[in-house]
Amino acid sequence: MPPTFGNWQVWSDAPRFTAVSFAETLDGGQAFRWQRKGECFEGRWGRNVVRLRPRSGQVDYAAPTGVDPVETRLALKTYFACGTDFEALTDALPWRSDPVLAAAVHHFRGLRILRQPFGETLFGFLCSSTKQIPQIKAICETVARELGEPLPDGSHALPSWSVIADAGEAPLRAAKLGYRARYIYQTAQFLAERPGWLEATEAAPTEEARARLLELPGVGRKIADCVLLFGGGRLEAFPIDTWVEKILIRAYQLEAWKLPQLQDFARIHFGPAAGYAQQYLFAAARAGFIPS
DNA sequence: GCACAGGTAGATT
DNA sequence: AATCTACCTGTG
Repeated sequence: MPPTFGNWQVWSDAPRFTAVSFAETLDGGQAFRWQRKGECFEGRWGRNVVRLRPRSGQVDYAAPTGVDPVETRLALKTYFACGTDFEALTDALPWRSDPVLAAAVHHFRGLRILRQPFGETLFGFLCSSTKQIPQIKAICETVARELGEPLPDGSHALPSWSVIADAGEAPLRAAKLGYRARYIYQTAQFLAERPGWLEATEAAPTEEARARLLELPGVGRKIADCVLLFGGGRLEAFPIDTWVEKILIRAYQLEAWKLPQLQDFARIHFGPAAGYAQQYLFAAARAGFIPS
């Protein structure tokens, strides 16, 4: 039995993470296919499999045996949105006048927004409604194992939407998706009837892309914004879930405000990278920094 | 046993 | 146009 992964390589232009921001970026609810293995993380997206190991201000990576590490490094560059200057974006957030955001930014400095495959992001967040992150991850593993193509290390990719459309609702129910199974299957059918629709959605301006995503069964404002933010690189998209709603209401004293008003507040207060601010706040709330 | 969990859609007021 | 409620399943 040969080793599953090749040698560790230095990821020379890796983002500058702290241990905290590294773990929070991969395992903080943006993505659902990363597993912590001692000091390192093992993750999957598209056809890619990689192990990452944070080391004092840099990151090492290992590709599966038989996979060219150069190819893996290119995939990492896209996945971690290395063309985006998150340090500059952080500096431009209103932390100077916002002590709540300042505390979150201080603790999670180096946090990034991932650029995941658009279709997979849609799948992940269709699984997510009133589920906890460990359950969402377990569901993704089951669906990948049952319907997805094998990957170089013997694990499986998430299935394409056309495979889900052909497989029907039953395997989704079997994966414990519950009522979400119908939404996912209906979305798969919707996409199967419209070749190129998802790609056109990803390429559209944010408002139009959001309106298109809202046509999908099971996709409301929150899921649409998660797909735009974590899969479409739209840093202005500001998903409001139960956590973020509580933060905004409690920490910013917006007691009587409803969701559409909170959306307006976020856009105006946090600016063009509001979604990035949202991820700092979400992380801080989950870590117990912000009273909720 | 029961409330609650990264919501959404359809019914009811 | 707000505000309930059903929808599945796992966990504490």
